[in-house]
Amino acid sequence: MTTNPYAAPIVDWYATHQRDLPWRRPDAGPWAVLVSEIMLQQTPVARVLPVYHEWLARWPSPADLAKEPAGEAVRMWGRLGYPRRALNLHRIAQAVVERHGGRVPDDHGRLLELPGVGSYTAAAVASFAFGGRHSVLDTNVRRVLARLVSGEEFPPKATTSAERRLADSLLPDEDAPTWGVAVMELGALVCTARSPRCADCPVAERCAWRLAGKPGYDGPPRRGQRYAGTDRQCRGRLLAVLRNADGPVPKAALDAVWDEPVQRERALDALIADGLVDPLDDGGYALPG
DNA sequence: CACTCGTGGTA
DNA sequence: TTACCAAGAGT
Repeated sequence: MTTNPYAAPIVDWYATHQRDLPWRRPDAGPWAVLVSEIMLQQTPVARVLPVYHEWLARWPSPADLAKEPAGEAVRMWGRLGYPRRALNLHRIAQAVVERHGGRVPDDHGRLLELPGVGSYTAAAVASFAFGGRHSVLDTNVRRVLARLVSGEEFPPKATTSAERRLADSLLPDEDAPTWGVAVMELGALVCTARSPRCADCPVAERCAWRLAGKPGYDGPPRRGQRYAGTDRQCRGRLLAVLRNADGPVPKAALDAVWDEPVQRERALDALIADGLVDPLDDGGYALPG
């Protein structure tokens, strides 16, 4: 028995309103689910879709990717952003081959040991790919629970133990994965950050935030992350040069895309430290081999 | 814990 | 146009 009064209406809503996404289809195995979850970190579905298809067509199993140079993963990643995730997927593939016989582990703790797999992704894979009972606490779920249960427009900046406890308390004994994906989908399609479509919400009558008159967010101002002129933009440009080149490039090709030399060298050193760029003996640079 | 780490779409 | 936002993780 569950004490979650939201489960039935939200799961019913999901049954008729869910998007047809490839990683939710029956033929999507654990590797496909894991690839999708890494790609979806901080990245919209629409931009993930084409890369996801290319990726799995080329590397249908972890072993297929593990055989490749890491640079191939970085190149395939394209402009998805946060390219360390491409490196993480390559390292994950190698770890899965070396430590788990080529199979993505189903255990939450074992998943957490993989690079780039944190609390959310471990729960998502254990739940969606293996049917495990875990709270998937992503930005969508946090926002839905903040409004529906806590009566606040937005959740705290960082996930709190109270949020974790709340999510755990709502986790159904049966079919927890469907509850999790249904709440996520509700947050993605209806209970959105900007202008929630409460008229289409299956639990609007129970929503604490709506019933309270939708009070405005009163927490500390959430800093907007600037991009222009930052090291991140510089890194992005440098790596784009290497992605777009067939092979190694001379240093001059990197110098050409960023004027400020101190920042440029710092960004390049950071890329090398991350393993995203290989400095060559001849002074050139390449994607990692 | 606050900060870093890409990129592009939207209001 | 600026600002916010998008299935987070690592330090």
